[in-house]
Order: sequence, then structure tokens, then C-alpha cells
Amino acid sequence: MKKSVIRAIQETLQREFVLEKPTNLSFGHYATPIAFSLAKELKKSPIAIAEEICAQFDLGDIFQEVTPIKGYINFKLSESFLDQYATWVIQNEALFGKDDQTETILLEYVSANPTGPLHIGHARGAVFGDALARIGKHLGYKITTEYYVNDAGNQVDLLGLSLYLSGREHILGLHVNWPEEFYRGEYIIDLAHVAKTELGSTIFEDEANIKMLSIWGKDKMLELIKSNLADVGIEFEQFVSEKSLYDKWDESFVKLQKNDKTYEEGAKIWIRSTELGDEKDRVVVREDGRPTYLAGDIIYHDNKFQRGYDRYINIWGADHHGYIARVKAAINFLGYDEQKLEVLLAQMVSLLKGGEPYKMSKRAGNFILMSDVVSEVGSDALRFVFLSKKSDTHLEFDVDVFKQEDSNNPIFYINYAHARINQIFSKAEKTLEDVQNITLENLSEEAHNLLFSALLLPEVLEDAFNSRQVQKLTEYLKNLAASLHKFYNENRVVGSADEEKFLKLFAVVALSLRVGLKLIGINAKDKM
RNA sequence: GCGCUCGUAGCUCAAUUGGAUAGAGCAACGGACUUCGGAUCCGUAGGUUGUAGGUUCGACUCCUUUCGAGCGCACCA
Repeated sequence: MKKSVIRAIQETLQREFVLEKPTNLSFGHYATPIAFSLAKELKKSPIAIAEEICAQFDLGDIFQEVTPIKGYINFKLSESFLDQYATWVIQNEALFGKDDQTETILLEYVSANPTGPLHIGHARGAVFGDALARIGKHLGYKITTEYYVNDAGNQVDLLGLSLYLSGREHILGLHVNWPEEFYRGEYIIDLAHVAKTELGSTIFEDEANIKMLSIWGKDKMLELIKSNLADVGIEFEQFVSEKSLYDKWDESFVKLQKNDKTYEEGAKIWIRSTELGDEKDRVVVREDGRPTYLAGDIIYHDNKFQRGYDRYINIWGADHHGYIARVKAAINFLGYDEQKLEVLLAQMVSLLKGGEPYKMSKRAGNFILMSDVVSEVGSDALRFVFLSKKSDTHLEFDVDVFKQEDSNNPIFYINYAHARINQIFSKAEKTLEDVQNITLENLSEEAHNLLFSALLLPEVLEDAFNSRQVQKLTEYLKNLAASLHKFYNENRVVGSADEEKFLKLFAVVALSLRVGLKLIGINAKDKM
């Protein structure tokens, strides 16, 4: 729709221009502020220029009106243009909003340590990444989703130790001297009981079993994480193990060395990340020869770039923001274009319960489990809340508010609009086939604008994806639902002279809601 | 102390990325059918966009100042 409009305007203007949406639909469906930028050049007032330009326009099939308002040029689309598009959309629902982008993208997200279940902070990145993937794929991008499993570092050993000690205390009933650092969540005790069942309680009798427990526990935790994700309908296409890449270190290291981006000092190997804006050079190999976490990420990104995608998107927790510079530097040092890597940050989520703040601490174990929240508010509500806010700003929400399934929750409002349309169709005893070929003409201003709004979805999707701001889509869906409810309250449909026209109009609205919801991982309800 | 992110209605958040009168929901108050399901709609009230400057036709958006918040500042991941 937008493309046709741009083309039509281009023909008359014969120059570059900015196309935007007017603040008020009563002005028009699209607008351009071009008269302002021409004012200086032509030495005339924007108002006069806008008037002259409008006079030049041939309305053609597309436009119903081209009007100047305070220097802005406003375009109103014709009913027949919108109607043709509406008919096509109804007949091709699966193609609505599809685009033919060709870029290949590797999207990495969640990548939480396999040492415990997902908590509410992970959920935000998870839901955001999933929505981005769904929208991007709809637009034609070749997106591969990937989860990086940190199965190589200390934290896995710590998991084994925690399981071992927990088993000794809770299963063998022995006194345990807990070290300063260990995983203390209740899931550790649960897991120790599983270990007892699967491996026998003798496993807790010998320290030599810690190593084995850590590997066993890591696999169990990964399974748990996968099931946490499955509960909200998220499935990854690929899992990449940090450990499995470790023997490629030499290969990556040689590249860095060849480019003279590493040096040895104090028996450690450092990378010259300050050259590209990092605060300090970083150690990549310790004195004892063990590579650091950064080394793991260097190998991983080397591996990613070898796979030859056009673009790489990583969604990280905001606490990793200081890490971006060094990873980008490393990518550059390996000889790749670091511009291809885009790091999106998912900010912290502060959870409230009855107004009381919850402080989350990953190690201490008093964090909120994602699965708990999902079972309280449901996958749909969780998704919608998280996707309604910009991912990179702090978000606060109270679980209690989303416990009740009422109008406080916007997802119910949207579903209600969808279900309402469904109801009207059955009340009118009509089907889509009955109305899809009805011609939409002589519509009221409100109907005309509602039709336009419903057909706007493709542009919203494009905008949401390109700016990586999924809240544009949720905002759109809320607004469209609101327009529908408003229209419903002001117009009688069943039995009216315009019944069939309105039904066709509503069908497009429902379709737009349905497709939009689907792209954020929610199935629209036909009945409430 | 340094760096990153941010500060918008009482609360939770938007604002077409520099455009028109800064908008929604919740909370408050007042209204609307003999329901195409009121799980809806309409209205009222609420703002010097933290503060102080600057850039230009035009600033919530960009630059500078200052105050405040969160997160980082490992040879942990």
C-alpha cells in the first residue's frame, strides 16, 4: 500500500520526499512535510508552496483528496483503492504483510547459563527474540535462531559441587560446610533428588563424583530450560556448545596473532581491544594456560562469521553492555566486518508483587522463576506485557495485576475485538465468502479510516522489524482493537443497510489482528 | 571516580526516529443500550517532557551543563 502511494507521489513531485502519518487521521492517511524543506530554496512560505503542490496533483485511482494544511501536504486514499486491497487480503490471508527480503540473519538470544531454570529477566529476551524472529521471517528474512550454551566454565563445576553438597545434606543427612559461592535455589535440592533416583544416593558419597554430577546436571538444566521455553512457545533451531568449540581456539588465535592484535605480558596473553575503543586490553589466556570467557566468545564469533550470514543479531542482558566493545573489537581483529553484528540489550525487569519489590539475584536463588510467572499469568499475557515496552528500557510490572483475567490486561481487550467480530458474523449468519466481493463505497469517514488502519499492518511490521522495536506492533494492535470497539458502539451492523459492507470491513480488521498477534506468538481467540 | 542506559500525567508505558494540538491503559470523577456479549463506548480532570542553556522554519528526540536512577567497570560467566 505504502509503496503504491510513494510511487504515485513521486510521479508528481519528481524528487525525494519524506512520507509520514498525519497525527490526526481526519487530515489524511499520509502526509509529507516537503514544503518546509523547500521553503528556504524557493524563498516562499511553506503554506504557499504546499498549496501550489496540491494543485498540481492528479488524483488518479489512488487518491480521493490531496489537501494542504498548515504547510503539510495530506493525502487521503480512495475507497476503491482500499477496497481492492481489502479483497486481495481476504483472499490471501497467508500473504498479508509478507515481503521478499533476502538477507540472511543469525539471531542469538537467551543463551542463559545451563545452571538453573530461566528467570523472569531471561523471559524478556526470550520473548523479544522470538517475536523478532517471527516478524522477520514473515518479511522474508532468512533467520536462524541460536542458543549459545555456556557449558565450559566454572559455573558448571559449581553446579556439580552444589548438587553434591545438597545431596549430602538433604539426602544423606550429613552436616555440610557450605562454601561462599554455590547455587542455592530450591531447584538444586529437587535436582539432587532426581540424581538420587537416576544415579543412586551413593553418588553423594565421594567427591570424585562432582565432575560427573556437573555434566549430568548441566544436561538436566538444559532440558529444563528447553521446557521453560516450550511453555511460552519458543523453540530454537540450533544449540551451540561453548565446550565443543574450544579446540578451535588455536585457529582463532593464529588469526589474531597474524594481525598483531595479541601480546604476551606477565605470562598471560592479552588482546589489544583498546585500539577499538575498549577501556582496557583484556586477558584471553590465563597464566595457567586456560582461556578466559572472552576467548570462548572470540571462537564463537569466529565460528559464526565463518558461517557467512549477512547479519548477526545478539540479544543480551543489559548487564553485559560493557562487553560489547571488546567482542566487536575481536571480530574486527579476526578480519570481519564488526558492523554486521548488532547487539540488542534487554533491560532488567523489576517484578512487583502486591506493590512489594522483588530483588532478583541469580546466584542466591531467590529470583522469580519464569515458569512461575507463566503459570500465574499465562504465556499470552507475559508475551504481551514484555513486548509492549521498548526492550532497552527498565520495565516494572506487578504480577498481581496480571493474575486476574480482566480488562487490565490488554491482551483480553484485543482478543475481545477479534471474538466480537466472529460473533457478529454468526449473528448475521454470514461467512467470509458472502461478503468478500462486496464493493466498499460511500463509507462514512469512520469506516473509511478503520479500513485504512486495518490495512496498515504490513507497514507496521516493516517498521517494527527495521527498528527492532516490537512495541510498535503491540501498540498498533491495541489501537486497531480500540478503533473496532469504538466503531462497534457507534454503528449497528446486523440488519442495517450497510451490513455486508461492515462485515467485510470487520473481516479485514479481524484478519489484521489475527496475523499481528500470531507474529508475537499469540493465537487470537474466536470465543472468549 | 570512569563508562553505558535512562528520566515524559498520581502509576505503568507510547510518541511515525527532527515534524502538526506530547498520546494510551490503570487509578479518580461524571455519563451511554429494553445489548449485533457493558469483558464495550463517550466525557471530565491530570504536563514548563528532571533542571539550565544551545542548534533551526520546528526539539521528548541532536549538542553542552547540572541533578537523580539502574547497570557495568574480572584473569566470573
